[in-house]
Amino acid sequence: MTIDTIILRLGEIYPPGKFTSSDPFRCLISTVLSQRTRDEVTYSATEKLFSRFGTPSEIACAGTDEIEALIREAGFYRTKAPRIKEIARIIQDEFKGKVPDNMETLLTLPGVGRKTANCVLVNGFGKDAIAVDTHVHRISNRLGLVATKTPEETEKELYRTIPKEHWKYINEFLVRFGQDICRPVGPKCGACPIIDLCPTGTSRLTGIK
DNA sequence: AAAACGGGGGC
DNA sequence: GCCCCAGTTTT
Repeated sequence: MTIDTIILRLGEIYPPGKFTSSDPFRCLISTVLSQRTRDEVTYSATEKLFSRFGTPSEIACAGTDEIEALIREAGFYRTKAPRIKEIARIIQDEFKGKVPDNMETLLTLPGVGRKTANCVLVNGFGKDAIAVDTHVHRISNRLGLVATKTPEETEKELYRTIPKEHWKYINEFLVRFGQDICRPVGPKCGACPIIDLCPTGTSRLTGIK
C-alpha cells in the first residue's frame, strides 16, 4: 500500500515522538503559539513561557505584557498573549484545570480552531484524529492522496484513505517534510524520499507537464 | 470573501 | 532588503 510506504520512509527521516509526551495543557498552549509560525521558533517560545509559568492558574494571573515578552519571537504576540491568558483562565475557572478532551468543547476556546483542537486531541490525549494544516493539505493533494479544495475536505478524505494506525503521524511527518523538502514553493524534489510515489514531483523531474 | 495579525529565516 | 510562513477571528 502506498500510504504505508510513505509513512515508513518519512518515519526513517523524522523519528516520531516529539510531541506525544507533552501534557495536554502544554500541548494546547504550544499549538496556539505554533499558528502561522515555524516549529523551531514555537519550541523556543514554549520553553520560555513554561520555564516561567507551569500551570493554567499561573498563566491566568500573569500580566499580558509579561506573556507578550516571553512569546514575542513566535510572532502575532499581541493577539496570542491575551488569548493564552484567557484560555488559561477558562481552563482553570470552567474546566477545573483540565483541558477538554473533545472537539466540541475545545472549539469554544478563543484561538482554537479545528486544526489546533485536533493537534491537542492527537498529541495531548493520544486520540485518533488527523490535524490538517496547510502543509498536510498541500502535500496530500500533491501526492494525489486527495483532490480537495479545503483542509476540512482533506481531513474527511484522509480518514477514508489512511489506516487509523497511521493517523497520529500524519501531521508531524508532513509538517516537517513540508518545511524542508516538499515546500510550498521550490520543493526539493531531487532530495525527496518519496519522489517515485508523487505524480507532481515525478513530472517535475522528468520535465513532463 | 477578504483583511489583519508579526517576528524570524531563506535568499 | 524583500518575500514567505504549523490559523483563527473579525470586518
